[in-house]
Amino acid sequence: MKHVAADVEQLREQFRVFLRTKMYRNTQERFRVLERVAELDRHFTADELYVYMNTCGDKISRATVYSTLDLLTRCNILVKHRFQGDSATYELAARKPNHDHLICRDCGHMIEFQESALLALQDSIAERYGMRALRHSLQIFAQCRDQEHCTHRRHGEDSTTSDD
Amino acid sequence: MKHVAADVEQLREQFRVFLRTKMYRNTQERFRVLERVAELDRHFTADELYVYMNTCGDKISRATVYSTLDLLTRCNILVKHRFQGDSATYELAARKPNHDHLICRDCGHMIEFQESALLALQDSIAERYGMRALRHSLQIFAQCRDQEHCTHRRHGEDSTTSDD
DNA sequence: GTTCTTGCAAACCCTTTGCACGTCT
DNA sequence: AGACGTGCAAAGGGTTTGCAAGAAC
Repeated sequence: MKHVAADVEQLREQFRVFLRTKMYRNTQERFRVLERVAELDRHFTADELYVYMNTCGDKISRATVYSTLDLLTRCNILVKHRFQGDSATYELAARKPNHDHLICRDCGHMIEFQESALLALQDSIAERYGMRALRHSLQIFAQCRDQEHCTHRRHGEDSTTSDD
Repeated sequence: MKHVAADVEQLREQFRVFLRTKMYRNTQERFRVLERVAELDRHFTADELYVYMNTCGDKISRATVYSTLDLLTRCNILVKHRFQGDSATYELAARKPNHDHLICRDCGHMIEFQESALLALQDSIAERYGMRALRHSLQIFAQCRDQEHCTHRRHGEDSTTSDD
């Protein structure tokens, strides 16, 4: 599932154009973050990336990681999610286009799904209010029908406090 | 748009049953929070409620506000959202059932919409993965077609850092 | 050489927690 | 009386910021 070199070069170019347009500088740190991020075929948090990079030999500060993740999100290379109550998670926008998330209320397991009908729906809803849809974020909270497969069940929780 | 007394009494009963079931106590503070919350026909944050109550003459601590909002969410009287990067917002679940949010990327204006097709869609998607849908959260990020009406435009921002 | 970026640690915001006191049962 | 809830302030976790040193232009 690793991305091939061509993809990374394309992302580098996209980032270069963005930085040039915004008059931001081409620093080694920014491109090193892009490099590592492109290797991750999954959701990750800023801190996970910080730890990962410093383990891989890329010495970099938390401040730079956060700031670069913000740049990468602003130029659409990354998508930022804010599931549950914890920290923000990021993922490559090109990883799996237009997918949404189905989350088990009991074990927290997350399934990524693609549903083409949602694109048409987001457009028609925005249209209804005189707007032009750019993107959407949908999470469906559900329960495993087969409770046996729900291994990480939480203690005696009720309806759940999890949120958008 | 204020809720009538009957609604509030129903909520009180719902809360009473929940507390009894869970062996939690019926305290004045908890019911005072419910009272105030029932007056608000909009989204609010924990801190807004804290300030509001202490302005209205209800002396109450932040800790109690947070803890009671959690109880009210757990018994489905409130729904908790986590839009953007800021703090969590709450609203009465009975206020406007099954609505989702259309958010202007430029001015942040939020439109609440109801789209019945989403219920069927959430169910069919969950079904596809052997799960039973409980609820969903959808935000559509869009742009005003008529930029004139977009009064609170942000400075030179790009694609946006806002998230789920 | 000037301006922007980095790194560090401290500050920040929202939320949770520890503890002593008060309240519910 | 005993257990639980409240209030306060302090701690906590994730993220941002101020400032001096360093890199980009």
